[in-house]
Amino acid sequence: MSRERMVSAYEPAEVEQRWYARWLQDGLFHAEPNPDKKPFCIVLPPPNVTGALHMGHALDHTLQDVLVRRKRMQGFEALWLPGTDHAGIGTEVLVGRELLKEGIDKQDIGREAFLQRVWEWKDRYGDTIVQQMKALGNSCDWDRLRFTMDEGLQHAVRVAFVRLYEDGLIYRGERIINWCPTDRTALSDSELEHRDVEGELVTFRYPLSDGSGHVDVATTRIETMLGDTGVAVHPDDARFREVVGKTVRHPFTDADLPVVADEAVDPSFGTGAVKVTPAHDPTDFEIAERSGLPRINVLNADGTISDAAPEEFRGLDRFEARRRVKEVLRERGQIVNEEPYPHAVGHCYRCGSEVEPWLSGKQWFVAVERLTGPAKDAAADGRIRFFPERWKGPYTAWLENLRDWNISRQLWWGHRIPVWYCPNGHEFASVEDPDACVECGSGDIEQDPDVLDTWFSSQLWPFSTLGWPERTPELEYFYPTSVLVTGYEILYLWVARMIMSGLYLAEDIPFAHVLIHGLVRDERNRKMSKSLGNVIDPLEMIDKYGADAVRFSLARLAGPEQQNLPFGERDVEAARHFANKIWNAARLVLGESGEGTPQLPLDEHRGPVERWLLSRHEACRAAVDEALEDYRFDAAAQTIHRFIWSELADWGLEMEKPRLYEGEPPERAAAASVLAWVLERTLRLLHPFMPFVTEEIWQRFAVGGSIVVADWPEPHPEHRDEQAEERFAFAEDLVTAVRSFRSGHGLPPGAPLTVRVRTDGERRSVLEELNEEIRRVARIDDLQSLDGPSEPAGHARLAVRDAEVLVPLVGVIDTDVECERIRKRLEGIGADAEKAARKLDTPGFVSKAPAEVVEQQRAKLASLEEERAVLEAQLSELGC
RNA sequence: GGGCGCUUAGCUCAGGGGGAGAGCGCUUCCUUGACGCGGAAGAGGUCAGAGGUUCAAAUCCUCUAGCGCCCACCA
Repeated sequence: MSRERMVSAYEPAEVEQRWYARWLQDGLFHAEPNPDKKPFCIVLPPPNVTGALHMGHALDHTLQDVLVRRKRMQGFEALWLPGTDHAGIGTEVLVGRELLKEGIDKQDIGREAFLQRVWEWKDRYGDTIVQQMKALGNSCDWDRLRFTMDEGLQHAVRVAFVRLYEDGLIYRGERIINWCPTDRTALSDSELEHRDVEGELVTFRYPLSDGSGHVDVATTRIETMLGDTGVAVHPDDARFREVVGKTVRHPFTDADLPVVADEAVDPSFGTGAVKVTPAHDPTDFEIAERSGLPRINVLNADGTISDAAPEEFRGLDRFEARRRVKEVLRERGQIVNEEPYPHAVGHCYRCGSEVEPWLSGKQWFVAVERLTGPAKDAAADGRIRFFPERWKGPYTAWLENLRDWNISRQLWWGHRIPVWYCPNGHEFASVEDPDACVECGSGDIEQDPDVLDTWFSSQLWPFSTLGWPERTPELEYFYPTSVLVTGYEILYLWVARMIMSGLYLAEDIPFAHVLIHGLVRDERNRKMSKSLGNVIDPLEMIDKYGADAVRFSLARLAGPEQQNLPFGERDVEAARHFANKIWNAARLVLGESGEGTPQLPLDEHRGPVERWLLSRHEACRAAVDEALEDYRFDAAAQTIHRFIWSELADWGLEMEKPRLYEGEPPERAAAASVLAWVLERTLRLLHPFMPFVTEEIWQRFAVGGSIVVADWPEPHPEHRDEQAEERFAFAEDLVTAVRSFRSGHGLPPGAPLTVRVRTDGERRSVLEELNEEIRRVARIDDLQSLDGPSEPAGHARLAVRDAEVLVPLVGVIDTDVECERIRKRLEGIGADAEKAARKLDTPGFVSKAPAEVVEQQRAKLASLEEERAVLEAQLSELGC
């Protein structure tokens, strides 16, 4: 492509579409087991099928793409395996709601018809997110796109279930589970969100049946007293010694409820006695088991009061019942105390409803006892590392306190539990759909109606997507995967379970590193939410500013320590400016260097600016590599940004212009090729972050192929050149001092300026070597070094790194301004010098501090004194 | 009730024992032959507070205050 077509503003839209299509066409993202290369694999945390890309995805995907693209360039066989999740509850609720809009209740059309609707829905919207991921530039291997309900994964889920079942790690049991009355399904402990609610602690009175007194109990859910079957106290509690063994009378049913003793009761809480509602509280359930109390389930699945309760309350919603029961008890004079009581209550992570601890009948559980130990060990012995490492503690603690995992859901959309029952009471699990009972041969078998928790299939993701349970070449080659990238909100829900199941079923860790990033928030650091109206749509940002800009602005925020990532449109805008900056720097460089593969000129042909630039570029490359090894995307992005903008463009290009425009042909060629060489390598460094603009420019070097599969820049430690950097820094400081002087006096940029510098030999040679460059960027007409102690009368004196810079004053400046400037500077010098002197005087400093530090302090003091002398001479000369 | 993290420029944050930094915002100047999606020069901070360790503390330790997050079956 010729440079005539490089117009001055970079327009991403067309470029991005063109290159993405091309990359797909050339199969650059496809990975295959390859014995000649080392594997690198990331499995994408599968977004929900019904979902649309939001900022959280955009961040998550950008980080993964940066890692994958870099590894691919480093010569790894890099696989980024994409897919989507069926998201049981979320999707079922969504489709159910759509049906309701058509006036259809899912119960009326039945399971099969409903599922058909969900599949239609999935087929219609299921690839929305895939299209959006492509717009972001994600380099996934789309040939390997998976879905948690596709055939292979259905099989994997069945095999996993049956193996766990046969090993005794999956069982069916009846106990209190978390019930969402809105979604009408059980939830695991991890699917609850604890939120504080303004509750009320109500104490009410149970009279003893024999009339000899009463027992007071406190509760926040007084409606559950409808299902009370006893009262419990601590066995050692002397206050209740007399009443244990007696009964209290239920005010509505007149039933006699035993007072029992149980260790689970905390005597110091409330009255020391607790009502026992076995069907609605896990602790009460256990107390009832121990004491043989009956269970009365007073709630229906939808959260209304059931027919097991006294008639006057039946059918009331649970919250309405809470008010009614209290009212009636109050009328009867049995309320002893009411007080506000803020406390944490579990809420459904999908719909936000208050979750009820409820006895729902038999549920399926995974026994975790044998799974948690190995999962803990994997983190403890470093086979799995967390970034940041502080997540290891919470992970371990979670495993230590883990209770059995309820995996059955009372839904239709999901993996049906592969267990069948026959009329003769047999129960068996099977990978294939059976025709008859395996025990008695009865053909009259029925499958369990429930489906599995979505996370049951998700936990298999790192290996099920690679072909497990078959020992496929992919599984052998890519498993364990390299790194899992996700937000901390699913650390327990998903990450920990992948580790447990991976170790048990696939017999190895699922991934070596877990990278946990923060949450994208709005620019004021508030959560993005529809109700706040502060949601930023990544697609809108891509349309407006380009995918590169979106990616870069996100990567720039993401360090492993950040929990919150404040993000605003202005960040994307800034990133677009950056893309434009690169584009224009490239226009300059390419315009001078021509096309073709850049070749570095021999060392002796490199000028001082080129040596400086090569040295700075190597420093940048090293810093980027180091940052990315530690997943410090923020540091890596900022390093490249600073190098390109401040070093390459602001100084490098500006200082090279004399050689480029007016140099002798060999110098010109040398300058142009160093610039091209540095630019080309910098594009490769930046490519994982901004794949499109880098490809578009990189193509003009006619290296051949695509930057997607170009080599990652190799180290060139020999380019580090401290002397060149030191010399350049002097030139930089000199330029800045002169510019500042000019600006401070309001001198027009074009005003002629003569500058004389009195300094040592090394710096004099810098003045000679970079004379033209310094004059150009500082707009100096005449720049020379000064010999001997000549009379500086009539000059302004600037101190630059121990050099004395003289600028003629005559008719040039405002004396008052200059005096003020000098006075201000002298104040600063005074303060600094005093500080340095005091430090040197402090007892112990010279003897205890490292010689280097002492020397540094002395040099600083000397330099300040020198500058002070220069400025004081100036001050008296000006007569102010 | 436990645990973790944060408090540095107007905003968002980096730094991590020896000269207070970046981006954005702000002020002033500049159509210099890549870029006004640009360039240059500036203003702006007792690094939350108190104590301690040290020759030296924004940095390490202790405590205090405020904020945030995670975990938890005290009804």
